[in-house]
Amino acid sequence: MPRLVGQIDQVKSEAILDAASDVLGERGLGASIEAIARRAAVSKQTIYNHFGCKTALIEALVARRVSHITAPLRVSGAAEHPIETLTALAQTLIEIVSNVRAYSLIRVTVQGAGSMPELAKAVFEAGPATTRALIADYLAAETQAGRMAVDDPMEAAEFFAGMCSGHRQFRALMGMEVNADPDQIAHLAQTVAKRFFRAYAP
Amino acid sequence: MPRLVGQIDQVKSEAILDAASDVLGERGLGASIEAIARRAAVSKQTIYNHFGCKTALIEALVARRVSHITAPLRVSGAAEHPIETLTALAQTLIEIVSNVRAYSLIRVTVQGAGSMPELAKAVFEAGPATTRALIADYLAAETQAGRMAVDDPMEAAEFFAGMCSGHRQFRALMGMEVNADPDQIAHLAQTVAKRFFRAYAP
DNA sequence: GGTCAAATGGACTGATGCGTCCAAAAATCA
DNA sequence: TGATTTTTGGACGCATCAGTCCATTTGACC
Repeated sequence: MPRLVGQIDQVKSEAILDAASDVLGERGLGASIEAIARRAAVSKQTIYNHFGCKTALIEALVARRVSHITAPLRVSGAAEHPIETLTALAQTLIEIVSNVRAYSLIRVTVQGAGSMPELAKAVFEAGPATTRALIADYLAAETQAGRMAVDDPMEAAEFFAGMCSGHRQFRALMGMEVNADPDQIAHLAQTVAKRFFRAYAP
Repeated sequence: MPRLVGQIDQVKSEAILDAASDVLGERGLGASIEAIARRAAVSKQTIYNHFGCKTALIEALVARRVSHITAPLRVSGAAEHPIETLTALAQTLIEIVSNVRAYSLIRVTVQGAGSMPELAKAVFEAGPATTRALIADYLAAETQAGRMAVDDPMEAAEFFAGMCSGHRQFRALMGMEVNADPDQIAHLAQTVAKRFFRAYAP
């Protein structure tokens, strides 16, 4: 383990955040700092040395993960037929919503919405809001190019995202099992793309 | 206040549940029994006399509210054009998702998903699952009648519900403001119905 | 007016958990 | 090796809260 003079070990910080992610995911916001410390094989005091308080720890955790949420969501080839691009988009969105790991963190945010509302807003901005804007841009461009006919891109993007998440979001939040079979996700993504395109075809 | 011999006052039970709904909605699952007792203008002991323990209180609360969630959702005239029926359905669904009061309870369920998973499942069954089945039945009937072309009614129903909830569900869960302007809801419901019908027209 | 179930409220237990303190140990650097 | 910083682990204070206990009061019913 390398060490930087006068600085607190970065590697240990990461280990603590990993452990916090796991334990909070399992036990929810009620998980104790001690449990996180045990999981990280670190003393409780060390966590306080690194993060100051529980709220700061959770903020750091969310900030770190939040950038990963929409990272895989990129609009690839604009030259393809819209259905192909939409299928790829839907596939990524459904995978995100089916990712129990990502959602365990969102569940923590929901639990803490009362005590840390700014965190909830940050997650919303980084997640759904960014996603919607990205999809809306794509839809607007396709409409411009005459390949689709979307009058209200933001609204349509929200419909698209809603079709992708369906009940999966609800189930994930409730801690229920979510079907993450790759074949079924792929098939579902195709259907979403097909139906959505039909709803907004020129 | 009427009183029945040998029975615990029903009116007081209702008052307790109302107070619990309010306080839990504001403070989340962490709200204390004492706070609920204060709000209900009742002693803590009375709550225990009525419900036994906190978990039972929350179960009673959810059970009472859950029946209200899908109560307004009825498929009315099958003689109308599908778009009209779909608009009415969408309107009701959007109103439910925009109802902060109803969602404060769902937030409590999310918070308690770890400690009372069967409750989460019950809410899912009573809410989204029932809704989906109801919509799916309608879509199947319309397809049978040749007015729509829905190959997979359950899947389509989930798309429909997803379009209605959009980001509202997420925002409500996060404790963020949700636009509940009746005019905008009505307009949104029409758009959902129009686009959905286009996606599944014969 | 007397009876009895229910309500009250206040004290109490036990558990949990955040955050602090501190002296000893370990790791790092010079 | 010696100086410095971090880590450790355990004890501790403080607060909150679920749930219990109980003596007293209230109020509906006869």
